[in-house]
Amino acid sequence: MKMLVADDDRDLRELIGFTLTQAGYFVLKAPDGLNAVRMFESESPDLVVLDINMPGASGFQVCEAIRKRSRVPVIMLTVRGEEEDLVRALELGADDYLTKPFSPRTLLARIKALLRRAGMENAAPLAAGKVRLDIEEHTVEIGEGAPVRLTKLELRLLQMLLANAGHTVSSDRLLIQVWGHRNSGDRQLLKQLVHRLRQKIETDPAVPQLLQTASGAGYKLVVE
Amino acid sequence: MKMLVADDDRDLRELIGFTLTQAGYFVLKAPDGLNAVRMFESESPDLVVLDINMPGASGFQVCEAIRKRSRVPVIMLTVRGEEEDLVRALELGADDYLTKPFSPRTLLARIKALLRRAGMENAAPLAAGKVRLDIEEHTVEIGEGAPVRLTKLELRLLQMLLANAGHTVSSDRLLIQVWGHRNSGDRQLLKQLVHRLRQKIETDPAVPQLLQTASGAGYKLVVE
DNA sequence: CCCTTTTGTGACCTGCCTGTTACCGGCTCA
DNA sequence: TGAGCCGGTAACAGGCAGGTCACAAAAGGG
Repeated sequence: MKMLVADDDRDLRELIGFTLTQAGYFVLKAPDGLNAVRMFESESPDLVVLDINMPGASGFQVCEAIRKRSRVPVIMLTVRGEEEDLVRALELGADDYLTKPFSPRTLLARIKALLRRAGMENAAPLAAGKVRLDIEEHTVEIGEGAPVRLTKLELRLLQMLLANAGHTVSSDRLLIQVWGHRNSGDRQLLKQLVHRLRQKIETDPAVPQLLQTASGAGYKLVVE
Repeated sequence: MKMLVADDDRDLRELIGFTLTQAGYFVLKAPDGLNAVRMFESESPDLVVLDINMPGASGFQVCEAIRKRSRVPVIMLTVRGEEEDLVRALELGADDYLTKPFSPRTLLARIKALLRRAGMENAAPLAAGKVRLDIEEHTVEIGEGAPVRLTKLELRLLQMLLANAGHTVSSDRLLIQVWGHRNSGDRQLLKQLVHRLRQKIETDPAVPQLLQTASGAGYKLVVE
């Protein structure tokens, strides 16, 4: 799930970015309105968090531009007491708003509510910790590393593990998720796929840090 | 987690199957009541989704048959407006119902709620006193100690003792629970397993504090 | 159509799990 | 006192699960 955060306040942008990343979303950041519009067009995120007071193009203009081509959920950030801003934002098609200051928890709750309304909350999170998955591109980025291309099966395996990041997923479940229904005796496929994925994402594939084996149980993705 | 879906409507069956599979469950499908009962007996699933209108044996009959031997969660599917069907289903021991048509999302939500009620989603670690068992990770933590990895059999033994924490569990019951049905003369296996488990969880395996012997009766887990 | 990439299959190695045998010590009871 | 039972411990062998390699089959792209 890709989200665009547009705010000229660097600290606030990073805070929101951090919060969303931790929650498992892939985050795009824009420092002003123009970049926000540009990024929206090139990346087509699934949700937009938009500050109203921005240089370049105000949140209103950005919202308007977005609404011209998409019904993507938009949350606007306002300062307390600017009632007319609120009204205008909602008129322009924003789905929700938050008055600054707000807690990260509140933001998350609002976002989840919006996604639920839009029927999008079933999509598996695309990121956790230092692992960021781009499903359309079939790539992962680990930390600051360059994107690595994944095959269809590798992508599905990683997606599955990512959706349960930090928890062990049993081999049976993985087999079912990745290959559909399959003779559960066929562990060899999973062994191979894990091996191949490790070659791509581990710094030392012989000593896996990310994709760890839970002997007798399954595999898990370790994120901190 | 195994789930049985019984519905004569092929499309609906596949849709439900797909939804549940995507959600990470193992799905068994039955096209009619008779097969549903047969499959239930041979596979003993953890949850059953049951259409009321089915050839072979109606959902009512299937539900009745299931309830004769199990308290497994059952969700029944009805068509809107058939109030008496609903009443009858709940009387027969169904745990929840859905009126067609319904969204996959709704089905999933209901299923998760049911599993939660039945205490079957083992997300929360099973614990008693200072012993905390993580079933999906195959680990225990004793007090503040580091997690200890357990083998399949050790896990099952400890799970069994933990479920009866503070009470003695007979050797025969342990044998049956851990190994399935087995020649009850085979005490040596249990002796060995207890010994191996003690090596892992006792501070002084020679003087067991946690996993104590009830001579002539069985074993018990001591928690305060 | 050919070449590359991806996916599936068999084989081998390793270490750990598990079942088995053996032996020890304590207790009970004839 | 010695046989019989029970529980604990040690040692070992077979088997299974997981990791790796090599190669074949299938899919995909030009």
